[in-house]
Amino acid sequence: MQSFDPVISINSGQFFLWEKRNESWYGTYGSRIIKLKTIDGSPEFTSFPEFKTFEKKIFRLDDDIKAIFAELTRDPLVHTLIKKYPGLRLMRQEPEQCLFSFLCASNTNIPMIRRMLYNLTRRLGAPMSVDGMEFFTFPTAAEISKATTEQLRSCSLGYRAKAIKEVAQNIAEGTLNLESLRRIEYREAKSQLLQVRGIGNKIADCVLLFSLEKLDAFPIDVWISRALSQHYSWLLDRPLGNALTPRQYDSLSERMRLHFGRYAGYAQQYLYYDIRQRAGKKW
DNA sequence: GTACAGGCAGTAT
DNA sequence: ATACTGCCTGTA
Repeated sequence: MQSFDPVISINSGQFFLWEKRNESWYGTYGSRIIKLKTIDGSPEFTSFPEFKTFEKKIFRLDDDIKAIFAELTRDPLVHTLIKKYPGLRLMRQEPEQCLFSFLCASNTNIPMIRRMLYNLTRRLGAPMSVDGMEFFTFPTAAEISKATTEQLRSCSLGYRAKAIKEVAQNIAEGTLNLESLRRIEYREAKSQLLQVRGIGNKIADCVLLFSLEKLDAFPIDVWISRALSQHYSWLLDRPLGNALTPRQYDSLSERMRLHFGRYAGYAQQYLYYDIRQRAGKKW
């Protein structure tokens, strides 16, 4: 099996805060700035402050990718997609940043999400100098909770500002403890997330999959919904409409989790990347 | 001008 | 249990 390609993974729409400067990629990962430089085709990783072998953590190189592929290739389409995009991997995000990222993602598009998050880092994050350039860390929940709704709105968050502030307060007060969700199973972790106002099915599943080790989570956004209509109509009892009601979301996500098994979320990433590629989406 | 873009909560039916 | 609605902002 071919090795992963970090550049494809960071450009696959799962991780928003990356930018290319002087032939290197720089990303905001919580309180750190991470860097990827490709030298003669082989990647070199550094982080500031140092964070030993961060690539292993972020690109999930600690996963047993052979076992994952063995499981996923039972599905013929995902099998072809794994061969078609050999460099693509699921990434592991920092939980708070991940949650705020997907809170920004409602009813908008990737360039806009990137702008919102970029503005948040510049207004509320801490500056850090790397390679003589200035970058900004991602603000903590405590910092976001202390910002006024107007400040948040001025980051182009729009109506999302209110929910984002409220979720940040929940975290700052300890009502919501993301780290504790790592240790419990998918269903229980999800039901805890759903109790927080502002977090619905889709955001909960994204946070669980991308940052809390729930590889069996299967988030369904409009793109995945399109992919399922195109390729898995045989698994659906009726055609998918424009929007899924919470209950429809739940039963569909559950069905796909059963179909793909314990690494369903990994399969979701290939479906997502493929349908966006075919739609000609760069971001 | 207006439709639409990686949702969610509140309210009405 | 489902349907409808409003919500910021920017681009096509």
